[in-house]
Amino acid sequence: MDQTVRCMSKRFYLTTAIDYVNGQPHLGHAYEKIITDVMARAQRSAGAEVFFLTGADEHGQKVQQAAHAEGRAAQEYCDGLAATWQAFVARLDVTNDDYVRTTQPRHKEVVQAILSKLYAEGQFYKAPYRGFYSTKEETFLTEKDRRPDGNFDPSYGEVVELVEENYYFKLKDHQQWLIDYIESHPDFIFPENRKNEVLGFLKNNTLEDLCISRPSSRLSWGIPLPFDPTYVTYVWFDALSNYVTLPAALGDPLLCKALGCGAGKPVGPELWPADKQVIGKDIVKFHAVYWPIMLKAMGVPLPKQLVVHGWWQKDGQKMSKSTGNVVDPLAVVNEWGVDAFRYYVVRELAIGPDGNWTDAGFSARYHAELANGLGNLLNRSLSMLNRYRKGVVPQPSSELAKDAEKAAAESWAAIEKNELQDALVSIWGLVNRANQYVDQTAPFKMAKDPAQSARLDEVLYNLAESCRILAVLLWPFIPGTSARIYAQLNLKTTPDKRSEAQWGGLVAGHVIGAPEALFPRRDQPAAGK
RNA sequence: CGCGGGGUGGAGCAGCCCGGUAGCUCGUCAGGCUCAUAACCUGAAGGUCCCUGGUUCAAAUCCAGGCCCCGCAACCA
Repeated sequence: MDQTVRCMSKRFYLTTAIDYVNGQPHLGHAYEKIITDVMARAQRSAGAEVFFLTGADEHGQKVQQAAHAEGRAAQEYCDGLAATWQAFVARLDVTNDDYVRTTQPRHKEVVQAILSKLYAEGQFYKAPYRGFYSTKEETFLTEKDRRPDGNFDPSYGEVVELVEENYYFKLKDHQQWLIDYIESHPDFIFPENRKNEVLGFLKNNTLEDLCISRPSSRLSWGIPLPFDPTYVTYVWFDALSNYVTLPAALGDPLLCKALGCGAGKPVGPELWPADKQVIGKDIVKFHAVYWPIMLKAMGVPLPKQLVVHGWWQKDGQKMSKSTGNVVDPLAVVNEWGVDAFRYYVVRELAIGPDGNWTDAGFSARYHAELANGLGNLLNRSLSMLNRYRKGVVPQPSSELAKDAEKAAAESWAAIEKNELQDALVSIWGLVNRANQYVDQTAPFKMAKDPAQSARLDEVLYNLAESCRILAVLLWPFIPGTSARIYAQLNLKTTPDKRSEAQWGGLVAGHVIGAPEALFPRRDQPAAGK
């Protein structure tokens, strides 16, 4: 059956990092979700079956303490936060296919299966750890926590030297293998400078084995080790696993077989290995070192690519809650619209370098590129078609077809190379070309001369069709705007298929709708001034 | 010798890996147009590409040295 065939084909699987719930959503979270969403939508638009996963990281000391401080059960506390985070993702028009939470049974079961397997295969060993422990903060302190005078800050309270037994994962054994893997898979870490950074780290340091447990006597909010219930799983081991636990829980055949966790369950979609795992530069080490070694030990292939993005600054300064130097994504979305926000963060910054958010820059791009460029093009094109032809689409003409094809080809090629910023630049090549075309052909002059009626038809067709194609090309980036363009063209379908970017989609005789400003200008003087 | 990013016309950036007319956006100035969201189009001015030295026929680009700026406790992508 068709259904079976569809289920059996490997899907394009993308992930973001999962968010630690014990914090507020900010610009960085929004950025990561949006760039991943653009990639996901672009793949779907090209006809791929996509699975896009994001989620929440809910275990750990801080959550346990915060819940306790509010006098609430940890799970109840997390449920409230997770709802906030999911609403945040939805507000950004992000099309994740599922949302994994590390407190869900489906996640925990697979984590335990992984732990059992690795334990049985001798990947873990138990060893004592000696260190300085703050009973007040309930955490071990490191040498970095010492003040210059050698003492620990009084805020840590009483500090005692403590010996604690824990389980360790043998990372060392796999160090050379990982170096070889990264060197033989040059696309594994994107962009290249991050790859070089990881290689430099691996070649100049000896990996310490990773502690993967915490005694439940001091941290209960975690996943118990299946082979020793007096411990819970270290949060990073727990969190990283999400990328495979969710597919495994859904019945991914490769993972179920490797982890031995799918017995008796129906076979689900083929997701693993992930095609792209999008993360921030701060957690490269976890994803480019610990995570590949975990997978290797599990006997599971590595993701095809880690896409590492940079951080945002605000006005050239680090964003910081304490100084109030922050950008609230929801406030911007509420004021300017979700598409203006999506557009800005993708257009302003290539994936990799750090970026700088300025309100002036945001406003400048909004007005120059969205309002005056794209919005005005649609408005003038549709206005003239309505005014001179009563909104009836003339016979097709292909004067701008090559420009449209160029924008389509270039933008797609850029997206496949993770160059989303360049894709938008290519698309704006068509916006600018079409605006120039209006000026060069001057349809508003032809309209006054009946002898040029046939030529006017051609020009009006080229403009309307260019607008339609722009809607298709922009779908991954600003889907709401794409849909509005289609609505103004009075098209009943959704511009969510790249195949619709083929020139000639508008047919003669079709009647378009009324133009309406896509992005109203905001810099007008106040009324009465 | 801690690690990393960066210093390019007024502002913000690309180019540097794979040396050879220094490109983009905004701003400024001048012209054009009037379909359109006072939007659009064309042109112009404006740069010791941080400094010094080296390699080369040729360096923003490669090499060496130096100066300056920004991140690297925590929240956190």
